Amino acid sequence: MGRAPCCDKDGVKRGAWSPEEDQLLVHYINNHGHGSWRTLPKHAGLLRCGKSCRLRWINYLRPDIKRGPFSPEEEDTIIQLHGMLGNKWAAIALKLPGRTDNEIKNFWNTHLKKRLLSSPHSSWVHKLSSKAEPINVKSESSSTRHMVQWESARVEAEARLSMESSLLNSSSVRKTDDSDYFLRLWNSEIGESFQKIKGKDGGVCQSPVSQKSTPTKCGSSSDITEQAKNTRTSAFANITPEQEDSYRPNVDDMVGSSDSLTSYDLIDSSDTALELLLDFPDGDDDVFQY
DNA sequence: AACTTTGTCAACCGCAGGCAG
DNA sequence: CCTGCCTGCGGTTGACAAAGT
Repeated sequence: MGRAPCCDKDGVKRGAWSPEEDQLLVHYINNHGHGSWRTLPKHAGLLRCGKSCRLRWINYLRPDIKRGPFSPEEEDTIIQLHGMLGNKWAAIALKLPGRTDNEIKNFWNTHLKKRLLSSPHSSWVHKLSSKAEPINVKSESSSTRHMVQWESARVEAEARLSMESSLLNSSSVRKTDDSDYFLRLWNSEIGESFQKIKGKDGGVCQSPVSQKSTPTKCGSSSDITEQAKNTRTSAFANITPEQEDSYRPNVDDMVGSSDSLTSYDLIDSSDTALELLLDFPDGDDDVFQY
């Protein structure tokens, strides 16, 4: 069958973008939108491939890009989400408005990963995060399965955060109580949202993914969404309502789950946790009923 | 001052999935 | 259902800068 190359490599400029190219791209997208990335370079008068234009726009030229170093809160969020999702940079980026997947990926690889690997428990982390761990939850009910999956992801996150905590303490970068560090994180943002759900009357909500196809909204979901949004410090402070809309479903994503389970069956916590977050059980499961 | 090593990050590459015809 | 195209994602590379010798 064969695949057409994304662009003709001959006559296509590569490497760093010049200010003039940036200007052309921004000007074109501001006036016309990006439309088809493949045809954009031609229309914009750029000697670049569409893929390169898309990357440049998404990672650098987009108006809502947040510049500057990552805040401690953002670091916490990245560590927390990476613990649950693994290398799902795009998914993690959705929780960090203004940050790109590329930026987060770079930050993880150059900063956070090193910190974790320098921990004496690194081998343990590696084992925990290994994708080779089998999933053995087939026989469980749907709700139990989700709970087991979630708990496993949570345990992994706890392990990572635990080490992060001790490392930070030892290096005096941040003053954090060892035993409280995970709880502090867990009690903030996402964790807080979970707690609020737990405190609710056991209403179950349709997954945000499902909501895409069926616009019917679950009332409690909206409430939870609002609560979850309120827990975010300044995440939505400097973005437009449109941009916020694009992130909102992901806030919903984060709140539909549970905690407190004692089964520590190991699973592939990256993919399954993502699934869990993005497609939490609908009315069949009573996971929120305690 | 010159050279080497290390760190950072923008950009590229290839693959997978979604979608339209 | 099949095929081909397009987009998005994650891993990797390479250029540049900073730090070290």
